[in-house]
Amino acid sequence: MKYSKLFGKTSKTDPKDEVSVNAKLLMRGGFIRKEVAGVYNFLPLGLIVLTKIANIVREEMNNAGGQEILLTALQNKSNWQKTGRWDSFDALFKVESRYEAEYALGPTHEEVLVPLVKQLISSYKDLPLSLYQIQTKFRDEPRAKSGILRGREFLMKDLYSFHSDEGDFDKYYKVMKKTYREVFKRCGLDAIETKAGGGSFSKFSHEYQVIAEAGEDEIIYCPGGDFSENVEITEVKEGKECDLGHGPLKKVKVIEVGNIFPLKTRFSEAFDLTFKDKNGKDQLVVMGCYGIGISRLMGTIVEVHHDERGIIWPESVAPFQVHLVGLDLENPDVKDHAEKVYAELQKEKIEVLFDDRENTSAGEKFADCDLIGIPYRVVISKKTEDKLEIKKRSEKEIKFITLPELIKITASN
RNA sequence: CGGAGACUAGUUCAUCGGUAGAACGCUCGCUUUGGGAGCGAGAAGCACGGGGUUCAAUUCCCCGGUCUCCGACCA
Repeated sequence: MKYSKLFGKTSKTDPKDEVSVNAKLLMRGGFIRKEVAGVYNFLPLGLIVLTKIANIVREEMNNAGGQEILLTALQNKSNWQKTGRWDSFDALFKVESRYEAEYALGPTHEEVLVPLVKQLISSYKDLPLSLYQIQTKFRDEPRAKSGILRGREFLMKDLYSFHSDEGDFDKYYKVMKKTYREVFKRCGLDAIETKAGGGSFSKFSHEYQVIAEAGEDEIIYCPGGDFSENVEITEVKEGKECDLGHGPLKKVKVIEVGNIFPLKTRFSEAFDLTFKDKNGKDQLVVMGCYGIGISRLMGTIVEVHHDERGIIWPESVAPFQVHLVGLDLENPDVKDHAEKVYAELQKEKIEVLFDDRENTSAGEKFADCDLIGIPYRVVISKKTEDKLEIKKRSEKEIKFITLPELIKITASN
């Protein structure tokens, strides 16, 4: 990608009114633009990052046996009435058609998926079953806030599992715990598995919490990693000594990036989702639900990985691996060299953003590198001659290397 | 849904009763080139909408809208 053609501009000034780091940096860097409160457009850079995160999630869900589907955003009112949530789900968007039909705008998909599954499974042989989607969700939040951390429209992965009994569910719940830990690790986040309340469905759930000032939740946890509970439910106090000798428990603000919980038979009952067991008897299906806010995850990564100059993307989700900066491009030899390196990197399938702007100062280009946050900055100028100057976004050190060396360093990602 | 603040050029802001100004960005020319460069010229605004008060309203008052923040809420 050539910077001169990229749709989206960087900005020197912070957007008015925005306070959250993710909103400021993502807007200034040309990743997103706000449409209305809590609703954002994704520009090319932003969509690349969002897609990379979604693909990590997708891979891990597939590894855990999930099958990807795509459910509807416009949903059947009568199914929401059947579960009682047409009236009780506060954040439910309701839309009316010209013909006076009413629909729910999907905030979650039990009401769509359970009736669908009912049509297609009937035997214990069909279970267990694990289905997921990555889709835009709508929630009529009383207050959208903190950039893309809490929006009214957001991208979410929701997986639903279906089991013949509690024991089978428990086994899968453990698989998903491991899967979730892997997802967040791959996204460069240290997510703390936290015990939380189960809402109206069950006694407990597990949340994946990332320590950050911008967080809305609070947890009490052991830095040694063997205990964490949401303050909403915990009976343990901050400062209590960890039973395993890891020192005092801490209370911190956190962002909830994922949540897994047992649904038991709450929705199976509502829609009479049953299967025939080995004895030919009808049994209710036991369900679990597992969510990850993809766009919130993107915002969380920015909240955690940035400095005063801009974003520092983990390599796994960075929009490009290499930010190739051409200086002195008015000089034909330098320009020729830069274009060749750009072509060569593309040939090697290394993701590269080439700042090919002429008559733009070095300072402006470097400032853009720091703001956008691509892992490797590679400079070609009349000073670098036939070498390449490389600097990692996360480090200060500058090195001079050759093109084959650059390819070797970046191709492994 | 309560409370507070804001709304003027693409963006960030100034003007605070007398029909609008800067910086950045953008266009053109020249000059520059290692941390958001310099000079010159130019384009760009129904001052969120609607009512009042006034000879005169972007400015004061009222109603509405939108955005942000603080709370409440968050299956």
